[in-house]
Amino acid sequence: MAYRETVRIRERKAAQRDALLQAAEQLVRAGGFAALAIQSLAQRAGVSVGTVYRYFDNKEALAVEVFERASAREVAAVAEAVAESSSLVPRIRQGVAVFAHRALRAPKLAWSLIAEPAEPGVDAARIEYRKAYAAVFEAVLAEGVASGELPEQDCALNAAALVGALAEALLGPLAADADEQHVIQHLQTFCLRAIGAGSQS
Amino acid sequence: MAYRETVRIRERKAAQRDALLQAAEQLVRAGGFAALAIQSLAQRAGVSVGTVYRYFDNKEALAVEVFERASAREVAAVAEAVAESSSLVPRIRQGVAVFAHRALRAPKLAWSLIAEPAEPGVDAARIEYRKAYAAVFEAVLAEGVASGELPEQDCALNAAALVGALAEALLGPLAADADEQHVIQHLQTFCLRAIGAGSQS
DNA sequence: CTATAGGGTGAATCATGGTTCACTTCATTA
DNA sequence: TAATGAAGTGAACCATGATTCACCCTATAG
Repeated sequence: MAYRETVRIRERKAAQRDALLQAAEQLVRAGGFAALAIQSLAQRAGVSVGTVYRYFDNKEALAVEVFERASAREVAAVAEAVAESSSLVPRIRQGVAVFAHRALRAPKLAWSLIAEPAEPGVDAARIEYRKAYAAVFEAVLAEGVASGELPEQDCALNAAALVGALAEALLGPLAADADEQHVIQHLQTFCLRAIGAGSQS
Repeated sequence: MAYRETVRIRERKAAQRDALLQAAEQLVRAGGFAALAIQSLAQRAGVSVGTVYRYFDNKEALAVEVFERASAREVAAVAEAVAESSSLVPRIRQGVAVFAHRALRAPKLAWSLIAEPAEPGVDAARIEYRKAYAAVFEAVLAEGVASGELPEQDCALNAAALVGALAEALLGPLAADADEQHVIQHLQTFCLRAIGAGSQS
């Protein structure tokens, strides 16, 4: 034989794949998954349509990978924020603040991750994503209940409700204008009250 | 001339139009707006594709009308429930209960109304719908704040958060199984606490 | 009975966007 | 340099689903 994959090539391929994923995410950030068309992606990445298919089996596989990359980053950010402190109230405050901050910075992306329907594979990934998000809050709630800081409650249900409240308040039709600090403060209060930690600072 | 629209015909047309809208809503109830295809609609209504276009300019106009009919009914139901009582806590309880009950009865429809993206026209209508929903709650909150039953708060923001919490808890990936009474009870508590009416029964 | 306005039809057409594949170009090694 | 395996290309193809339109059929009024 007279050819074998060399390191240089392998690296170039990895870089190309990464560039495609990044370009795809930019498209999603700008217009949601609806804006993720193979043609647009190819154009933005400066390659041909066929090349995209050399790196991804089909559009769904690509979309799923874009989704998972982005959502992993988001959940990690919130989980990290929640882990920063060890007492209940600041943990919730931090979690809310980070969630809100990131959602307001990249609303289209946040909406795409949390709400926009897409290929079945992406929708499946979204379910995992939401569960992961809710799980972060649920863990905090469960600890609070166990320690007696919070009243008895259905932690899973309330965690989901918290995520929904944040999503709607931040991404819904009524979000738009308001000042970030104002929104964050009020949402923190809302969430703390909702779980029964309202009177504690 | 030798022809003019007669009453009988006018009525038949109105009935046909209505039948089409009903058939369309059934499709949406079963599979969301994604399942609302002209061919399927024509088949279900027992007419030809062309006939659909005799009654609606295009798919978007049809979809918007389906949306508005259904959403008006939903908002009216909740608004009515909220109006039944005159004191704060039962109003919220009623609103939550009716919202939850209806959402659990027809989850696909509820999801389509609140979250599923569709044609731009439908999305615009959805914004109005969500605002209308939030407005129902916002009015109750504002009264509560005015009467001193509730602490100061950003009523618009909190109303949106309430709608989001309900939607996510009821329609999100974590909803599924739980018993309706259980869910309603916990959501009532969650919502009342969130707005600062937690200690009142 | 006849002319006519308009409802009803559905195969053909159009639009969009994913997917393929025969071909070209590039990198590697004998 | 020649042979080879793989990356890159993009026009052609295909699937889906909205929309059109030339043609019927029916109800009405003279």
